[in-house]
Parts: sequence; structure tokens; C-alpha cells
Amino acid sequence: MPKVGQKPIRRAALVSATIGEIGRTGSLDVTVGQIAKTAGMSTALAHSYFESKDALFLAAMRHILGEFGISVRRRLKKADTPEQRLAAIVDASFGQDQFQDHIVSAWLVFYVEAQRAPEAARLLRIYGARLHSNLVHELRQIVPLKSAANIARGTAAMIDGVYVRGAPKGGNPNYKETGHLVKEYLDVMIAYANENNGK
Amino acid sequence: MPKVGQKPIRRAALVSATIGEIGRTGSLDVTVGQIAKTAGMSTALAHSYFESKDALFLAAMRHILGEFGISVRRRLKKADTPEQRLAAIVDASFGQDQFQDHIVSAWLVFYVEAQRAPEAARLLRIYGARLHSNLVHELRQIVPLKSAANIARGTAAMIDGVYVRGAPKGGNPNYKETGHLVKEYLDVMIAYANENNGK
DNA sequence: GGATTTTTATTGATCGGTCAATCAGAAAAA
DNA sequence: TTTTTCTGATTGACCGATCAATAAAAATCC
Repeated sequence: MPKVGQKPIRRAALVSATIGEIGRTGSLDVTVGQIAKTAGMSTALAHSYFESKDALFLAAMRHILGEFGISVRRRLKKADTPEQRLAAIVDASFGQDQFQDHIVSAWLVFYVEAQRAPEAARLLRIYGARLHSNLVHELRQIVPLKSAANIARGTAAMIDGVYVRGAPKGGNPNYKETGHLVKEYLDVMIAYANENNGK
Repeated sequence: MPKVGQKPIRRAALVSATIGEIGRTGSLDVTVGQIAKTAGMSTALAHSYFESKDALFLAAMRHILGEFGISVRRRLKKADTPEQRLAAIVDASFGQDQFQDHIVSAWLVFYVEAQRAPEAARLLRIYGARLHSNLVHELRQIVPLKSAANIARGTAAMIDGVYVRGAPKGGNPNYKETGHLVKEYLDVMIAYANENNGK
């Protein structure tokens, strides 16, 4: 059974199991043993592939962040106008691949972890900066720079807010409607910013 | 030292210490012993006043929610128009007494806890419903009902989002500016809703 | 091509430590 | 003397991490 090149397979299985178990319990109160079991291996082996539980969780978040980035880039390719590109970014946040119970749970845990673990805080900062930069890049083409920064912050806050509010399980009812809330914010704020500037 | 009528005093001290320790560590990974020590008593005594650690945390959140409610009502008394009353609700969320590091940390932990502990989930639902109800009550006086519900949801999401984004410590810079982000959303959305309806 | 050595993969058992919760009893009012 | 308040010590359980040992492939040698 033991073959060469198991490392990437095992690591992927552990990352996937970590996200799954966080989703199942809604917290990081999951033993490494339970995660390992779900991934089909022993506790010791899990520890041989990840230095610590923290490192395992960080790998899981990097995976989620990576998938999100892929989703954004894929949608951006199909978008031409700044408006379409903004919608693409928002849609990526609320796509079926991202806006799921266990992903949302992981995000919540991530926010808490970022208060305690410096590496998690760093990762969160990077994500935030990148999102902000992406939003501003599009917005400044259609609204004044000052408004662009402001609207970008509002958009990011609302995305996170919808995530947080989507967390209490039992009802993740309407992907489209939640995303629509953010896109509506963008539409109206953009129109308003230009109206004021045009005068 | 041991006197009659210590219960409310001790309980208040424990609730306060719980919030403080959550703020200090940014998580619920605080021992009851540490909380008790901060509150100036033994671990055993803390357990005699609260059935469990969960119960202690819930009491802390009820306290925060209670203070928030008081702050809202105090501000509502001074407000006359629906617009002022909406601003009062938002201002309460970002007042100096609410938008503090340890309160924000407690909120984050609360969201995670609500995924696991049914009683926390219940408390969170109640808070959400009340906030929504308050917002809609004011909004429906100045915009169509359908818009009111929509704007209320957006406002609530943005409040939570700003909280979550305010959590990564090191910079809780501008109370007023963050609150302004939400109030701007309200202003613009209200104007937009009426514009569309008037036509 | 078979026997060996080396490398990689894997696990059961365990260690060291932590922590929530309990209990029996001390200390101080009433 | 009774009641309330309080604590040190302890219990029982859990968990992250480690380690020694096993198993199986791959590489090397004869």
C-alpha cells in the first residue's frame, strides 16, 4: 500500500476533512484525531503532514482563499465593463462553490482565529487588501477616487456581513437574493456618486 | 468578608471579567480559572454562581445585548423623525460604549458559539429579529414596505460586516467614519427607493 | 533477476499537560 | 448555632504532539 508521492494526496484529504469537520461542528473544537479519521488516516500521520493543528487550519483557509481567487479570475475573464467586473467579484463571493455552510463556518472560525494567531491575522489582512484593491480598481474607472475607496469599503463590509448572517444554519435560502443585496448597494452608490459629481 | 447578598455583585464581576478576558485573548480559549482570578475569586466560586462556562458566556452576551438595547432606547428618545431614529439605531451600534475591542471580540465569539450552542443561537436570533423589526418600523414610514425590508436587511448586514472587519485589532480608528458608512447606505437607499416609487 | 539496503509511509501507544467541574470543609457574618 | 460565602485540592476526561516500531515500496547491488 505505501507508495511514493502520497504527500499531496494526504494533505488535500486532510484539508478537505478539516473544512468538513469545522462545518459539521461549527467550530474549531474538533480533535486532530477526528479530522484524521475523516480523512482516513491515523492521528500520527496527520501530524506528520502538518506541523500542528494551527498549521492544518491555516492550510484549509489558504485552500478556501485560493478557490475563491480562482473563482474570481474565472468570472473576471468573461466580464468586459467595470460594472460587469464588479458584479463578477460579488458573484464569486456568493457562488455555489463558496457560499456553503462549511465554508461560511470556516470563515467565522477564521475571523476568531485571526485575533489570536498572527499568521491567520496576516492571511486575513492579505485577503482584505486584495479584495479592496480589486474593487477600487474597477470603481475608480466609473466614480471619483474618493467615492471609490468608500464604496469599496462598504461593499467589503456588506459581503462579510452577509456571510456572518448567513452562518446561523437552517436557512441558507437564497444565494441569488443575498448577492443581489450587495450588487444593489453597488448600483445605487455608483449612481449616487456620479450624480453628485456631475452637478 | 463573607457577607449576605453577594450574588449579584459576584455575577456582575464575573460577567465583566469574562468580557475582558475574551477581549484580551480574542477567543473563548480562556479558562474559568483565569476569568475567576480576574474577577477576584476562586474557580470554585465562579462555578457556584454559574452552572457552566457556557452559561457564563451566555450571561456575558446577554449583558452586552442588554447594554446595547439601553443605548438604543436612550438615543431613540431624543429622535423625532424616522430618519433621526434610524440614525439613532446605527449610532448605538457604533457608540463608544459598544464599538470596543473586547465587545467586538465577544461578538465574534458569539457568532461562532451560536453554531454550536442552541441557546446562543436562540439569543442571536432574537437580537437579529429585534434589530430587523426596529429598522423596518422606521423605514416603512418613509419608503415602500418591500424596500423597507430589503434596506433593513442590508443595513443589518453592513453593521455586522463593519463589526467583523473592525475586529482585526491594531486599528479601531474612526468610530464616526465607520458608522457613517452605514448611515450613508441608509440615506442613499432611501432616496433611491422613493425616487423609483415617485415615478 | 533475485537479494539487500534504503527510503517512504504508516500506526498504536503514550506522554505531558490542560481544564471544567466537584467536593469537603474552612471562615465569617447573622 | 445556623446560614451563607468561599477556597484548596482533587477528579475525570480530553487532547495535541511525540516516538518507537512496522510495513511496504523503491533503489542498489551482486
